[in-house]
Amino acid sequence: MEYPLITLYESLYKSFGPQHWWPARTKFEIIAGAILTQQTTWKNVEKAIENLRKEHLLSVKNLGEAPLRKIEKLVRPVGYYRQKSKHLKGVSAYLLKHCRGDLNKFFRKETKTLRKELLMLRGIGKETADSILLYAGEKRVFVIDAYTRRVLQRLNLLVENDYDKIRRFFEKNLPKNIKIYREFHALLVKLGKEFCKRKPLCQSCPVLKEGLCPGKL
DNA sequence: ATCCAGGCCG
DNA sequence: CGGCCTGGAT
Repeated sequence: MEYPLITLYESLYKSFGPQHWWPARTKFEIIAGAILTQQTTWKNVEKAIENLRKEHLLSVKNLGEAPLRKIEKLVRPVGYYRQKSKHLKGVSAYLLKHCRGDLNKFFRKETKTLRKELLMLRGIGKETADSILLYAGEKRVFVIDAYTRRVLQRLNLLVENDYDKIRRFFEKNLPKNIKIYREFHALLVKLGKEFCKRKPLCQSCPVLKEGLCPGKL
């Protein structure tokens, strides 16, 4: 197979269809969601986002200036809520200071620059930074998460388990198209969540049926 | 009564 | 590496 990633993408899209990922109203909501969703389920994130929305805290300025205790109470359902509250507030305060909360202006910079900038903030690691760049910044970077690594490993496509190497592997072997990056990442999450779990459900897995995966052992 | 989820920090 | 933490599934 010459282009295993493209083949996989087409197979997943055929099986699952478009995922309509990251239904957020604003860029800031995507940033907040990206931090909140670390190591938890999206279901819990939705509760936290709605709590923040009710208190009108889904803006750079309001969240950056909100009392930490108040944020903590609202985002509790996501877990690690004290750390995440601190991170949310810190990131907001940073954005307020550096672009007055104007995210369009913030994202106007070069991708590489933005990535470094985001990675300096506490609470934003590589995956979160790339999620923010791809979904809020509309930058063409591929997001690597635990699901992606696991799927790749089982397909025998994981040569090195280094974040940036895996990312470049995707970026080199796919059409340079933001929409495809978004859709593919979302499809991998769907696959990981429903079939390629810790204990995989190979029997019913569409990727196995397509002959793209060797299956268990 | 565990186990795990769309990680990150020190 | 351990610690951070809630909610749902097993």
